[in-house]
Amino acid sequence: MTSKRRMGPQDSATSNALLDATERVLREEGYAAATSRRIAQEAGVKQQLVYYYFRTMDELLVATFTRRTQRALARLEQDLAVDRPIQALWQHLVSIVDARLVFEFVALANHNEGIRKEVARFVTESRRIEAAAIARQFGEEGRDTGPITPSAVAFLMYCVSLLLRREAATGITEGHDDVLALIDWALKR
Amino acid sequence: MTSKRRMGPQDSATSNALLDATERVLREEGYAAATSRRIAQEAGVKQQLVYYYFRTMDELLVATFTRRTQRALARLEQDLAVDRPIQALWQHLVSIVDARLVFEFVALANHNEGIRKEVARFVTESRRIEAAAIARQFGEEGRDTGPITPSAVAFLMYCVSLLLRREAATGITEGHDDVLALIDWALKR
DNA sequence: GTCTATACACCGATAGAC
DNA sequence: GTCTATCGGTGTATAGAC
Repeated sequence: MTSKRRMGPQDSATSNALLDATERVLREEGYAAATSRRIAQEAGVKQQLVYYYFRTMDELLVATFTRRTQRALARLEQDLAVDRPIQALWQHLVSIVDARLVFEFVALANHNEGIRKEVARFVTESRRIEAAAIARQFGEEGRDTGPITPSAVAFLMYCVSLLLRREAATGITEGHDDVLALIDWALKR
Repeated sequence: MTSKRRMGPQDSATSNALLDATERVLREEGYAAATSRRIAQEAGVKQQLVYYYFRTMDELLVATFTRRTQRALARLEQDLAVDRPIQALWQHLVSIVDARLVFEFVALANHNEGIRKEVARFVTESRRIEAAAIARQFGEEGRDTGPITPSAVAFLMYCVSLLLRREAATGITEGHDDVLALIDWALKR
């Protein structure tokens, strides 16, 4: 039952332009707008060309996610290879992570099995890298942090940075100053 | 330029059935599936009837959000009117808030101005209620919490509970045990 | 209050020519 | 590698009968 359609190479200028276009449409207009026609228009090609490079729209969405997360993991490891990784992680989270795109993909994961698996894999992998970097700093400073484990800190930093940015973009500021002051205080410990 | 279509009452059995159906579709299938046909089918009525009760699909979406959040605010105030509101708030957050629906609405808020405003209003109002309840308990216990202000605690409890539930539903568990242990420890202070 | 009929645009996807 | 042509289905929304 497989289609007889010809398929193009996985890494070409046009296919990358389609992945770029998909990211832009997801971020600016949401996943409901991520249609083959809209994305093709955004990339400056004909709608049918999308199906030369990707078998289905689903495959294009998953490819967009994996390309971005592979780059993100490399960038994360690079950013954490410094003296004080905990402070570097906070900087990374608030300046590199795109909260709009994250929410779009997480909402997609609610009802798209392919995206769900990739999101789970990426978050798990990121958190391990982050926890390892935090553990390194805890070890060097040689203090007993009790229930404040590296994994718990990784989770907290991730979720606070994500929600802070998402809420700010939504026009919510209630409590943000207080949380930022608390983070600042905690990072100086 | 306004339409001459007749409109039905704002609060009837059928309009409420449509709001219920919209919630179910949003939760189970995502906002892209929240179409007039799909929602009408879910409510057991004809597609065109949606437009008797709601001017546009956008209006139906906003109405679904406001009905739910008005009920949620009432429930929140009720749940916090107890002896130890901080512990009660945590219970409320992990058992009442529907993380799937929250993410769907927040993703919608990314690119829907009507939803964005309502989300901002609701989160701000909730946080004020929560911070007031936390401040009450802090006051009774008469301790100096330093940078750990009521507003900061309200934000932290909200974002941790939301992400914990969302990640668990996505199949992510990395760091969850540690965070739950930390919360448990913090709630006992 | 609910029905039928209908408009018109857009959707994913395929086939085959150039 | 990109084009034209095309399919059946679904989207929002309106008008008017029952």
